[in-house]
Amino acid sequence: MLLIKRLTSEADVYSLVLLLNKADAPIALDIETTGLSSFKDSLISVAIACHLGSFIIEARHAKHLASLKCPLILHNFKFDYTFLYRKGIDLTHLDCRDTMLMHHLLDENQPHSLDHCIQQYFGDNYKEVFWNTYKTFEDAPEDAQDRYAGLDADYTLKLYNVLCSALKEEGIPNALVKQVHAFAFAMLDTEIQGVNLDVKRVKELGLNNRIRILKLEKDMRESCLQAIETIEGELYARELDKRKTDKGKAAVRRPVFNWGSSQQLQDLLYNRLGLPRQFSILRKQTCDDNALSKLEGQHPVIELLREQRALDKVFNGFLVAALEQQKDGVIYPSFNINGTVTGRISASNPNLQQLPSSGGIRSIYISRPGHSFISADYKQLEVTLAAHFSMDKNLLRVVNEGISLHDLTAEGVGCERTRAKTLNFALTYGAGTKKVAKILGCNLQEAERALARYWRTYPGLKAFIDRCHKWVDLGRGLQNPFGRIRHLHIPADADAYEAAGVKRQAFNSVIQGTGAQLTNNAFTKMAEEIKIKGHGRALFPIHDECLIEIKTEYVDYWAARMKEIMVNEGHLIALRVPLDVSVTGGMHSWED
DNA sequence: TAACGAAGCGCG
DNA sequence: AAAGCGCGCTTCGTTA
Repeated sequence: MLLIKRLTSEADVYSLVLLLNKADAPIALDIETTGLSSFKDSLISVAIACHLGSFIIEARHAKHLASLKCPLILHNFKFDYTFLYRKGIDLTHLDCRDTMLMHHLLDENQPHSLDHCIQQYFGDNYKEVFWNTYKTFEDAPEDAQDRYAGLDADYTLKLYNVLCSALKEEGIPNALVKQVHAFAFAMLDTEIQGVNLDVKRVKELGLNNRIRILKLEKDMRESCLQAIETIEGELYARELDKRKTDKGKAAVRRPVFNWGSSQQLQDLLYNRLGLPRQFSILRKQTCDDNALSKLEGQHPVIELLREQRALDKVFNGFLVAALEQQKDGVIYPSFNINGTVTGRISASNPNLQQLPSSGGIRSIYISRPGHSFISADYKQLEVTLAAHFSMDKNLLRVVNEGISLHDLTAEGVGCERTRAKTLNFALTYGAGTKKVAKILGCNLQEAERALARYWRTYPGLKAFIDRCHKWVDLGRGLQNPFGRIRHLHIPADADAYEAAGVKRQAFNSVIQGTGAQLTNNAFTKMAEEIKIKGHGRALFPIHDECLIEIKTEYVDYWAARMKEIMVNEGHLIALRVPLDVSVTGGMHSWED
């Protein structure tokens, strides 16, 4: 039976910390809060699990935990560290191991919540029972709260031991485990400090944007007024039909045509205006931008609509969102270290990785006074890695001699450069004959022949992709040079389509996963070095790019140093081809 | 009213 | 019958 004890006096908490420091054995720490927001919600308690059992520390005494010196184990430590930091309890100098990160390294396909991990390894469902009984944590009586928190911490500690041996057994290198943790620590800094937002500029851009959108919508309406009014009339009639009473009918407002509704838009374009119907690959009728591009010139509304859509996305997705999420001119994004199956990170609230790279939106993010942004990205990283893995003769020429991949493909296949470019992306992601036919604008037979010419140009690449497929068939997963494994297997009951889908992921996972780890490791080194030198800070990576914020007098130094660090990552995994990096620097806003 | 999937689109 | 990898966010429209 697990001992769970609530410490009610400051002296008890203090003695516990002394005791734990003296023992210097790993302990698990888990916080309970009223919610997930470290700004809005408050701390309820902190549970600590050690060899003696679990101890519950009340929020009012939690500050003593900052003097802990023993190794810590947490499940999703970024959450606990950030939350405690905002409550004035700074643990960020304390190293730790994270059972969520470890679990992800073990199996990227599983969910990684503590709940799921406990179910998987210990089969205890106390969490489910708890949440079925109480709606919020505070609803539970104190002893139920303590039992829940105590078990969470205790299981985290047990989980750590289980995961340690599992990682060893699976052949996940300890170096990779360390790299992932160090990277998470670097991202924690950015999450805590945030990135400065130019609120004035957001408002300016937003206003201009809004004015243009309103003008566009007015013109759009006028360009097909009759059809729109017909649709509105029918929508109105349908709404009236739904209401039974006269009073209900009277309350119905005449609907206004909604340009954002794909249903209404399809009705307008294809039924009322009689434009040629466009279909997606899945043979569904669509009016996405690709479809609209085909209709360009056939009706004046198309051109306006495409612009309106783009502006609307920027307005709602990036400007309004930024204003809502900023606090005193600072944006606090979240980074999910195990948000992907390949080893890339994902970002949210906001997703800084999906900010439009053109159109000036990135300029809303600004450097701190006296600092500048520097961005460094790997030049054609995926092609370089494909050359390394496949040792394909032509890919090696591209990487070593600086010959253009797209030119080479255009020559080998016999098509225009722009199509060759699309082809290169498509084929490394596993596109089939149909997609190739679409790209080249030809029939299936011709696509087949073009495909043959493509693989004749890059025979080594073809052989490597085939090898990836073979690894999938063997069912052992694909391990990249850092030791991260992508577990892919074709289910026994899979049909040909499903099987092909799994195989498509294989090659891409190796390339994408290696590229991400390369970038993240380089980023971590920058972050640590910049911090030690007091030159500023590293902000975040974007898949194959690193963004840092540096005191302006060190911009030249860091522009060169970033490149050194990033290129050197290739040597550390014995890459057989050189990495190349391009640096853009010295901007006071994030815009290149 | 909330929860959810689909469509559409931004990034690498 | 389908046929391009990995993400997150907003809006719409349907369902519980």
